[in-house]
Amino acid sequence: MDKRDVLSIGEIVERSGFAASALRFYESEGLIHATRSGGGQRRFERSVLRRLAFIRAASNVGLTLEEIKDELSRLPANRTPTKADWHKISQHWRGRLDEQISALERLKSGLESCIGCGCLSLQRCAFSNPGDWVAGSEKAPGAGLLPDSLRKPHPTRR
Amino acid sequence: MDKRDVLSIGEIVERSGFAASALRFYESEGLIHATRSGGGQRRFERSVLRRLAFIRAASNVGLTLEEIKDELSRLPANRTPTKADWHKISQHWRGRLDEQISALERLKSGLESCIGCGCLSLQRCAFSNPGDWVAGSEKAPGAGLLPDSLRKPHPTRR
DNA sequence: CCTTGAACTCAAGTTCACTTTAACTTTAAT
DNA sequence: ATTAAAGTTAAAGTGAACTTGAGTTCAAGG
Repeated sequence: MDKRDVLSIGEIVERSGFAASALRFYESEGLIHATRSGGGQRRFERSVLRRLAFIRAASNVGLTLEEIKDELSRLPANRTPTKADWHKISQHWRGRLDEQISALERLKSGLESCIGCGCLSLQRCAFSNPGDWVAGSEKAPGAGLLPDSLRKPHPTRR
Repeated sequence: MDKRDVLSIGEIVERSGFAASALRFYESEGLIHATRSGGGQRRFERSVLRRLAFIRAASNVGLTLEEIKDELSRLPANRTPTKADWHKISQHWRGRLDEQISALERLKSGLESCIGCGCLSLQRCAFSNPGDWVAGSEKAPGAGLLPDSLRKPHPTRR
């Protein structure tokens, strides 16, 4: 009944900090949804602000838009998401966060014992040896050190 | 005097895990150096393995190749780098690591208090509000939450 | 000598996450 | 009614970090 429960793109820009172009892009990619005014302009529900907050946070943690889209697709399409809905989703990528933190901590202690000592050996140093590509062995000895999200970060800085 | 102190690109591929194309790219960008055989094939010194280890580690931490190149340019051009040389360099981007870790930890605690509660408010939630773009205020209240390196990660995954 | 596999070059292509541009149209305020 | 600000589209552009492709040459073994 409140007449201000739809927002123009400009208002979303203001409140979310995303550029209008990014919002249009997200809509085209299906990450957010908009209805249209008589003249064809986008009208957003307030709930997209929460989605956008999630998008920002998730992308800060290193998820790709594809992944974020997958996560968001778990939200109910018809009803407004509840706390519980969001909670469930955030649980899902929380592991990622923990992974990243501990990966960085391993990196840090590796830094102390390894770069610190000047060795930085490719064959033996777990720190610079995060993958499964180590010479001569099928399964790398130091494998799994870094989660994929850290093995290769992703796109353009703005 | 050891006759095996130069390595072919294939040997470097094996020992470093980088694709040959990446190695050629890095050479063209000046991140690593190679001499040439009589027939024009690349011959790498063993020390490039260490450089490559550094490149991988640094890029895992989110440095761009440009930045990595800058760091590497601090290494002595003429003599083989010593422990001390590497140590000095690693010090320089260690702060980055600490920054990233604490940013992720702030994110995590934000996650607990904020997504956990279902609010995820764009205006008030420091977690999803890492920037300086908050509506209505010149200087954001929750500014500086994330270092640039986490605000926007960078390029293509492989 | 001949073959095979590894390496070469150079331009063009790819992916991601957007942004920019150009040419209009809609909306809101005066 | 006018007009400036805000919005629209499709398509092209950007930058980082590589990869791919096509066609050629090198190096080592038989």
